[in-house]
Amino acid sequence: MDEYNPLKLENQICFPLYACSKEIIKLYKPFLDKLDLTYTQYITMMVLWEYKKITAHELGEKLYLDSGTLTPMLKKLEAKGYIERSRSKVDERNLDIKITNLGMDLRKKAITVPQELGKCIPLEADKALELYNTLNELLKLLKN
Amino acid sequence: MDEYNPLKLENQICFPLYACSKEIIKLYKPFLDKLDLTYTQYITMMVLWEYKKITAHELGEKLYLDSGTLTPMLKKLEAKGYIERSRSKVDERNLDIKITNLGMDLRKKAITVPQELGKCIPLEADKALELYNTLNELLKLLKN
DNA sequence: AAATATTTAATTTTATGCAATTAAATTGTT
DNA sequence: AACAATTTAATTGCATAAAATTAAATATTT
Repeated sequence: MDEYNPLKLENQICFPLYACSKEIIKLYKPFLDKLDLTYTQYITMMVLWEYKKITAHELGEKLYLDSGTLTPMLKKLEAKGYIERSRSKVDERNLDIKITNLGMDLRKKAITVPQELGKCIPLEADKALELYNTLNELLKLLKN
Repeated sequence: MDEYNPLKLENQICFPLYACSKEIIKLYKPFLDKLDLTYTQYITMMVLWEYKKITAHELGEKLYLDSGTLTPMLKKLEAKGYIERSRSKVDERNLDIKITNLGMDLRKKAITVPQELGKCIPLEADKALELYNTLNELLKLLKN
């Protein structure tokens, strides 16, 4: 019998995480194309649909992204007219991100995306919930 | 009581998948830096440590990567001396990727990585196994 | 055999994603 | 107040990542 090989791709836990993440983001593409959003722009808009106004710093914490990714992406969202970027009057180091009316309108067009994507994910409801819980637990623990 | 909001970031299943994937890849960094490998290069070497020789096409299928990512990355691994790239004599469309002795030597230095990383992932063994199984199942289903 | 279709790696374009550095603003300390 | 330390967005450099296109090789069809 072969010895256990820790360096086999199929024995890794990170690899299916990495691959599933990429494959599911690909599933979003046809739906997000209709909204002219990338996946990263979509999750950014998701935060803004909820909070309306937030600093770039807080946005980065929620999305696990740093300014190197956020700065150019937020400029693109501003160019599309979905957000406004402005220095905070309280503390000029902070960049306030505010959703526009056009940005809020986009939410109506996006409302069906989660359900449509759900149909593309071939997991039983209980398995999906279990996965959801485990990943959120893991994510919380990784933050510390 | 608030209505269920399908467009809240915290109600998505893809987001924690995406975020966990990135955070865990970051955990690899200090260990992979010692080997002068990126995460993508590491999983590529993992396939080659097992198969020794494989076509670029098969490698792409195993890693869920296409030639736009593979071509430049494989050239970097060749420049480091870990692999050799050559056209297949059977079918010149195919690019054969073969591990070098230096590439095989690297495996010895990498052997401790999975265990060291395992220590950084704060999940109980049974939870980790369950996650591993669910993700692999999902990945298999997404392939179809 | 010639023409067509398919397969595959490479290239191009666009968009992340992160580490490291920079520069400006603010806070803390003397 | 002056100086140092900290915080934050922006920039830079490097490495993916995917979609679309290209070009070469092979397979298929007529």
